Amino acid sequence: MALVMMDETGSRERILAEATRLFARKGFAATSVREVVEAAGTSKPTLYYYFASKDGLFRECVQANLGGLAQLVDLAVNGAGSARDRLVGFLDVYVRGGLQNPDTVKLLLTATNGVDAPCLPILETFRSELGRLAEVLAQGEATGEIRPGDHTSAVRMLCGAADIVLFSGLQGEAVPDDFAERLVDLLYRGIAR
Amino acid sequence: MALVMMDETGSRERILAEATRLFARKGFAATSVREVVEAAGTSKPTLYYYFASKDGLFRECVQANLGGLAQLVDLAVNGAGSARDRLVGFLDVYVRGGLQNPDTVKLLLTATNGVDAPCLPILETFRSELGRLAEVLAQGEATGEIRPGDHTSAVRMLCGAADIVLFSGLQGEAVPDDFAERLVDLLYRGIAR
Amino acid sequence: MALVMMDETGSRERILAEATRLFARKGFAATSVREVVEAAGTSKPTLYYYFASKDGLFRECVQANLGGLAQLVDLAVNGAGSARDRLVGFLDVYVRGGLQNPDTVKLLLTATNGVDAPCLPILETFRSELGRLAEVLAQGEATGEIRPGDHTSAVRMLCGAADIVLFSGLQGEAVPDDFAERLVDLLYRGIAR
Amino acid sequence: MALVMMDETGSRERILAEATRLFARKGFAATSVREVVEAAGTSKPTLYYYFASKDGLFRECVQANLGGLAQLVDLAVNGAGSARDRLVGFLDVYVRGGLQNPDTVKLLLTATNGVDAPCLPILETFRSELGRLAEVLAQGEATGEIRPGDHTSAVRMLCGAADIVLFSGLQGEAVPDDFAERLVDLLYRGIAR
DNA sequence: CATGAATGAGTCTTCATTCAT
DNA sequence: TATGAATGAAGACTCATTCAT
Repeated sequence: MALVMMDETGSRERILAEATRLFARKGFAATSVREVVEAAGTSKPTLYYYFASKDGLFRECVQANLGGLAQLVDLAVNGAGSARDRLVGFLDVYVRGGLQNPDTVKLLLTATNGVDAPCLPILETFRSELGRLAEVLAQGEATGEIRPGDHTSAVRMLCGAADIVLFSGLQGEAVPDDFAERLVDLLYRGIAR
Repeated sequence: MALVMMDETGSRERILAEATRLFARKGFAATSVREVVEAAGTSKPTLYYYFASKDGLFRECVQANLGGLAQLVDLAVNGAGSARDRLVGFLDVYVRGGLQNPDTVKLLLTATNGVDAPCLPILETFRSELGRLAEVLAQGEATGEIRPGDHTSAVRMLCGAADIVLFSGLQGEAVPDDFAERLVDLLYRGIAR
Repeated sequence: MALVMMDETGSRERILAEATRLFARKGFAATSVREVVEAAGTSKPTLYYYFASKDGLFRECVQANLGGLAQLVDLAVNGAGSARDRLVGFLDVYVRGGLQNPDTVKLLLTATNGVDAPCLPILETFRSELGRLAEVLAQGEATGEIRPGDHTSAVRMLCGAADIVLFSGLQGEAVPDDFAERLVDLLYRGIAR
Repeated sequence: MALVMMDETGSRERILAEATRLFARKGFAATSVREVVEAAGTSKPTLYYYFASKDGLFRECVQANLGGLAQLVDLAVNGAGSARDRLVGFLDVYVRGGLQNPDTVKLLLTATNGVDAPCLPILETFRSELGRLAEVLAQGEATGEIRPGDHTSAVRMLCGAADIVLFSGLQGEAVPDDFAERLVDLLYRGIAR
């Protein structure tokens, strides 16, 4: 009542953290609320005090892990420097951020697929955020750095490749330091002789 | 009567078909064997007569839907024509085949993620099959069609973009007739002015 | 209301009581948890709230019915009076106690056989407890009441006969008031002319 | 049709043998007909061709293992020699025969308890057979070898002790060569100084 | 004699959720 | 806030048994 509660060790926070971890690793349907409360060291009624239902808990987990992408895209769209540099920077942070937060990645992947898990309008959010990268290309076109063309397809190639790099990295494959530069370079120069 | 039974409406086949459909749409954990047998018009003991367990059923579903990719890649690697044409052909069949078999796509996606669903060595198969497309680029390099470079990254850009096109298509977005040509063209020419 | 709950009609107690009764009469494997909870007027989740599994429930039933024997043997070993009187007293209480608690007898018999029912280290406990009766004979030998000899075999004859009397009694056969005296008398005097 | 079938490897015989083994080791309720037919290398319809039901199969198993006791008692009652020698001989064969056929012992024990397993009138048969040993004592009384007395109790002491020796032996405890002589000697002479 | 295929009812166990305290 | 206790429904899986061949 008196102070803002920022207690990271509160029951609610522990539940959210453990739920995120479990939903990410086992999926939504395969994770039971019993597992969650045991991992969080609480009881079921406490969980239901803070969250309306298992579905609601999942939604909040997703929401809490959805913050980073928009900022990342903003940075690329509004940042300084050439389009090329900003694309490289975006890919680099996107992939390395994902590698450092594997649970977030898996959770959002699960939520995006919509095959397991309650249906959320995450995919649209996700797609449209990534789609905004086309603005970077448009800016590059405006400055003469990039020739006119199908920016949407270009963004898809970059992001699709980045996803593959990210998932491979999560599976243990090494991610070269300059992977982002190489991808963007390839996109810029093309492969034709 | 006494001949080989090719009855596609046998219990086993119906179970496999309905299980594939349900696993694809709801995920592994969220699909109950009761749902499967009710959809297949059989009983649980019959399911367990043909399949060792729910896990085993899932595995067989995946196996049965895994056939196409290898052939597709073979066609691209061993086919006639320029590297460019073969890449375009591959992407076209890959995406349009996926659009016509949404359940297969979702099932394999689920199996590949491994977050829901029993852990299968599908991802490696999948990745290595797609990786073989690099051979097409190598052939193009040999014929002078393509300049030397990082073929693996190029393949990832193509396949990553194709996946995005495919999933967007499955979500209802229109897939242009010439999407494959445009993607490959972009990859060949690059976006740099 | 706020005091210590000694409610013998609590769910846990009712489950234990009914489980003991059913396990004793039908055996472990032939008794279903559904039967137990229906007899106890509860639900299956409640049973699993208090007991880890059907096995665990059985174990607790056995444990709860295992109390009496040790005290009985203690009484015989440490009691006052001649060895003969103490043997007679033991046999009498052993058999009549069993006749008044048929479920306990059958449950422990089942647990002891180990053919049905989860394997418990009850048999050893049981055997070694009864074996302690040899001390009574040794005391009798020390006082000159009993001649030196094979006390273990003597105990086995007494207990074996008592078991037969007990099971016959449970089957409906009458148990004479002086059966214990007669058995011990026979053991003391022998049958030889 | 032509010859008497004594084929010990026929399906029926294999089923009986494996069923006896399994019923003896796991109990009636805990043994499934699937286990039986798999152990016997047959199929369920074959089992039901030969036996009316699981109950019937159990009954036949018991019947097939019930042969020896009557003959054993006959031998003791009608045999030559002193009562003492015949009692010793009976106990010896009873226990050693049991030690060599542990499955038979456990099966009959299960059937006798009637707690698991369908209810059979085996116990009465068993008891009355053993009860006939009292005749041996009566003969001994007639020849002056044994003094008049409670022969039934004497028989119970012998058989009860023998059962304990037998079960201890099945549990791994050594059975001395002269256990029978010692038991009978104890019964004859008594333990009193 | 033997079998592949099938089943209704049942097994043990756990689910997400809620109540009184 | 938090909890011990409770529940209806459902989970995966197996039971004894049977039928057409």
